[in-house]
Amino acid sequence: MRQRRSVTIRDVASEAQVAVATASRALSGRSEVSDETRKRVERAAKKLGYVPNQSARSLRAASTRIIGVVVPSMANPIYELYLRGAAHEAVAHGYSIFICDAEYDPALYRTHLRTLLEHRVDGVIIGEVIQAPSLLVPFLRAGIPVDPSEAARRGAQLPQLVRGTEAFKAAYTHLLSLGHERIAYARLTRPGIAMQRVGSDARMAWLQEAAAEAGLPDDAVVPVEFVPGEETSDRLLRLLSSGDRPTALVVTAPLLQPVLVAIHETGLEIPRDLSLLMVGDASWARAVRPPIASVSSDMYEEGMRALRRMVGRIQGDADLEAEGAPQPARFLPRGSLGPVVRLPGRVAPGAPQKTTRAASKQGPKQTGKKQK
Amino acid sequence: MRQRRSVTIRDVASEAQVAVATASRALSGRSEVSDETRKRVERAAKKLGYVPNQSARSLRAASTRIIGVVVPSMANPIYELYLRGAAHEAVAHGYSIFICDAEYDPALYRTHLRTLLEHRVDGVIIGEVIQAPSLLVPFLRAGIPVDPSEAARRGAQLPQLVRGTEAFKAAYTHLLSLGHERIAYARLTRPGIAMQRVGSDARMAWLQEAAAEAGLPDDAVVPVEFVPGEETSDRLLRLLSSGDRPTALVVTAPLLQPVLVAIHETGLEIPRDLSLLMVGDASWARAVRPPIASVSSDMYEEGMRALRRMVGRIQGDADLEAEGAPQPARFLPRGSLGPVVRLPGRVAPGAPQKTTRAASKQGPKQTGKKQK
DNA sequence: ATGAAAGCGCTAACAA
DNA sequence: TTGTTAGCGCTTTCAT
Repeated sequence: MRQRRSVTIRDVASEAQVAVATASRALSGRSEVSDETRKRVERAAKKLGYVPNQSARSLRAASTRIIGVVVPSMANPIYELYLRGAAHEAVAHGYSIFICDAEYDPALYRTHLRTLLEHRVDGVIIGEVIQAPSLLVPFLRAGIPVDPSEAARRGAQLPQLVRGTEAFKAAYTHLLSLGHERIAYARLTRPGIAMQRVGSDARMAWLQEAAAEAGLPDDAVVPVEFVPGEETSDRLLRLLSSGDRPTALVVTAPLLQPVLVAIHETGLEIPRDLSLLMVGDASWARAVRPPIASVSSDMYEEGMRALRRMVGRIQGDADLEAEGAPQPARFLPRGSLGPVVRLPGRVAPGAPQKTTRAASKQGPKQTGKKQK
Repeated sequence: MRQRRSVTIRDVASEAQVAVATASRALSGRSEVSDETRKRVERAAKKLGYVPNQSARSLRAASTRIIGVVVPSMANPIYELYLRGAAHEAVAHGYSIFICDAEYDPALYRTHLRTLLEHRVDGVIIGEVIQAPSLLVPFLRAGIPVDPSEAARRGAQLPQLVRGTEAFKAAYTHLLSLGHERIAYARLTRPGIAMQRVGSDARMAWLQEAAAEAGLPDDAVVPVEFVPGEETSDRLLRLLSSGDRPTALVVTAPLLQPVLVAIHETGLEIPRDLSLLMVGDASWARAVRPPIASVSSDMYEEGMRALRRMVGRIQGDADLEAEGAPQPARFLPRGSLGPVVRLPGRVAPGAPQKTTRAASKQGPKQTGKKQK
């Protein structure tokens, strides 16, 4: 049953009574071989159950048809979608992808990049600019393309997964127009090697700017930072149950789940007691009630695009590369955003004034059309 | 900047003024080399930026230290967790994993298995028994272990990801004890090649048995089947809004999201109008309100275990293989299960009798302790 | 159209 | 301890 030595092209050749070179040509179809011979070789290959050895092929061809995709964390719903998109698109182009989960761990990041280098992948997708560009030098030296490219790093538009100033400004303006004057901005702060904070900082800065423009004091925006693994912290619970708790919360996608749990535990109701805006995408964002408003592009789509432009770069196909251009984020207002309910004053239509958990459910039925 | 030809061990050897074999020995550390030489070689390697070529190594060693993991769908929350667990554990053992998403597509399944075969992976994890075992024959012939093994297929315990009769019986008994007399069982029916239906069928059969034992009629359990991609079907909506709609719904994990959306659209409230039980695990199952009861083992953990026992098999380490034994599912009762509210009769404490969506929120505050 | 042979980068056997 | 050499399986000259 088990045969240690596997069937090689040599075996096929001798079975078909031809030279190995002929067998190779017949099977790869890249060269002229007589129909007669081709059939004989194919029959022999099938009979013996021949399966070409990729290691040998790669060694010879100096190309693996593998694209490495390193994500900061597969647990981050953004990257979960991103990976699926990339995986799907890869097959369409005849590539395999090598998925690496860095688990927000700099050491693991290094390990994975090294592995990809040893495997001589044809390209590497890292999604966003990382803080330690020196890790990418070996790839550049070996002529292995990296996405986003080093060139992009110096461009005007910072290569981030969730990008696009307009959408953020629209979302924040909307939030402020609902009367929120105390807004928490919760995000993961990843250690050393990982993503550039500059992107995340910019997204938060825009909120601060918008708040300032609206005449709110400096402390209107409250940054709350979590270290990966610490997401289930009591800090969030304390923030949400404190006297001067925020009336709106902006969370990055990986924090959505722990934040929702914390909100449930404090008994707050969305959006009556707290408005929620997510930065980024999650496959299940529409499965919770009310559906969560977000600023994001479609991350599955972005994964596909990243792969497409990588294939374009590898194959020197500028059109394909252009087809893979990333899309800007959009603001998707949904039921999780609502007006501030002030203690004595006017309240949202239909919402009661009781402070603890209470009866009414404010409008989660109309599924999120822009309600500005 | 870009150098086409990458640095080989030959270059290192000549830089260090030794033979290639010596350089190899010095770098791999598997053989005796003088300290002096080792240092020289290491220095040379670092100076030149040498990175060993895995293709060459694999070709030589007839081992890739890669384990292939093929999942029916990465969109299925069970496998999302499973993959993350496997990916995490792989690193600990010095293996890489090759993740393949079959997207419930038989053709893609074939393609991926073929690719793994060509790459001569050291082992393949497919999670559950597949319907087309003939696809695995090439692996067996090549001596590449597959998990679950062919042997397991013939064993008493069917190798399924969610396994364990007791947990299911406990869950179903609980459900029936809450007074449910019409229970829908919603699941995906995958095309040809994919998972054995036998497991899914058994799990449903247990529900039917339990119903029969409880004296309910044959049609107490309503099977509802979905084809992947059709999840958001109107069928579910019709079922949920019909006059004799079920009072309880059992769903497999990949259907949880579309089912929740459908439930929201019909305005039904969980668990007052409908009890919900999930078969399988999802990372976000606790993020929705009320939290979803489930029958499952920890799928992240199961992914780790699968990888562990595969490494055990590859390395002939029976202890490690035993450590990776799968765990049976457990019943996790949570807030999504509640008693049937009969129209005129007695109702759950605190719940009103209004039929459409209404005010009260029934007990989602105490986060799902066993309420039997 | 086919065959012979070189060589991709590495490791292991054998020699020295 | 170190060097020489063969060969893993494949593709691709170059020759016929």
